[in-house]
Amino acid sequence: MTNAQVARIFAEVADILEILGENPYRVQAYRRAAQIIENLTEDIVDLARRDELEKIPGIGASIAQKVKEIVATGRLKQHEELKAKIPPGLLEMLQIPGMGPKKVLLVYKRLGIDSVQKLEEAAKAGRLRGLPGMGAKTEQNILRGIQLLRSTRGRLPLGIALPAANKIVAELKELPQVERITTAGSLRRMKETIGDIDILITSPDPKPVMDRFVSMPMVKEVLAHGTTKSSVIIDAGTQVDLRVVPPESFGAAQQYFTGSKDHNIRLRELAIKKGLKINEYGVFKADTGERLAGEHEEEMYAALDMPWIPPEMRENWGEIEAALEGRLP
DNA sequence: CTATCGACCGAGTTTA
DNA sequence: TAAACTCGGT
DNA sequence: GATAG
Ligand SMILES: [Mg+2]
Ligand SMILES: [Mg+2]
Repeated sequence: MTNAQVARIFAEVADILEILGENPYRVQAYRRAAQIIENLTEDIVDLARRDELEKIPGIGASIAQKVKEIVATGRLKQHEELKAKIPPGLLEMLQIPGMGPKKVLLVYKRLGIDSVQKLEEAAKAGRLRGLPGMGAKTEQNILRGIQLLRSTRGRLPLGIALPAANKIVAELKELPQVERITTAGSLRRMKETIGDIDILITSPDPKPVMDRFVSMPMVKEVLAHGTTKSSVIIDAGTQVDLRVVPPESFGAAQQYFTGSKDHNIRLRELAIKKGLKINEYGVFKADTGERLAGEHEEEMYAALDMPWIPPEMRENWGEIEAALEGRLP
């Protein structure tokens, strides 16, 4: 039994509980446990044998017990029972971009839709509109989401993603409205594989930048097109996200958009404890709103009394503690 | 034991 | 138009 | 379901 297999079981438990409308915090607990287990450097089977599971933050008595059950039997009774409660098609429907747990549950309960195919038929027939919160636009979006699910690919090796990202950067650089441009996300963190390409631009005039971005020749599909944030799918099914911020927020946006998500949350938690607030526009005093940093990434960390942390280390694997103690390698 | 629950925000849609 | 809701992003 | 207080 591998860590990935155990993680997958808990992730699925989370998905099913969510569709069933369970307590969101319980759902999150399973989801977090799945993520923790997936990222463990140590073998979960060994940890279970040594009875050290509960030492891991986020793993409590209940999940530790379930891990032991999985390790011992290869399955989790709760998981099997939950799977029996809902048609397997609902989990597939959850994979459709734009379909979250609410909509999945809604169409299932009200129309008995329990597969992607049935969902497609219903949307085409216009039977979804009229459901609370769903109109004609939502039907169209669902149909598009289904096509997307069939064409979008998974994570991309860094070696493939880098040249693709550089090509986009080169194209957008031509625009006079573009001041600074850089990659962000897992690409900037130099992960072995990346889930999407994230690009950050500073511009005093974002509209033409966004317009050009969503109309690049390689763009196959426009997922979102706003004034500060847009997302597209390019050639072979890779998602590209673009964020445009004012020049004075470059550092803050770079920090935010580089992540990781966990790293960001830890930083923001820390900020709260210091009476501060962090977002992609800067570091602010929580009470007065006074802006303390934002133009440079280094000053974002400095505002929290930390040295700048290299992107490759920003995974919330202890780098924040290390930075605070001045023990960064 | 029990209240609380990771931080913050943009886009899109529906509803009031 | 604004608020509420859902979804998705780090 | 986990955990801080
Ligand atoms: Mg990304
Ligand atoms: Mg992204």
